[in-house]
Amino acid sequence: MKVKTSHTSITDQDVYILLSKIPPGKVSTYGDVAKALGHPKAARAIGRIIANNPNPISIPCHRVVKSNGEIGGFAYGEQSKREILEKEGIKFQNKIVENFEEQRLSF
DNA sequence: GCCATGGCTAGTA
DNA sequence: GCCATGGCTAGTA
Repeated sequence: MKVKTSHTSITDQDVYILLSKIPPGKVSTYGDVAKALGHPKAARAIGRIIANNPNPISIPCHRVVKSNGEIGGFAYGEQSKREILEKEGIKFQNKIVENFEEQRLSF
């Protein structure tokens, strides 16, 4: 018989639903998403899940950046990620999101 | 055993 | 720059 475990895995759906709540002009971080799902240490796992994103069209995976405001990865290259974010109103100073803490969404 | 991360320490300037 | 973390995948038996 199976005993209840409290260390539930994060599902792809959990992540995608959360991502869909980030509005244009805002960003979140891998770690913040992890925390919002109750797994404060799972930042890297979140990165992996996002990398598998089956539907980059409707899921705004480009709005997730690193915890220090650096761009983070993107299937079509960091440059492209940056351009999309700039179109949405995010600015950068060298490699960092300008005013990072202000643009950072809290769930 | 990899990795679209993150937090913390050592060691240089 | 090191290493813990968590979900995944390739590759062996």
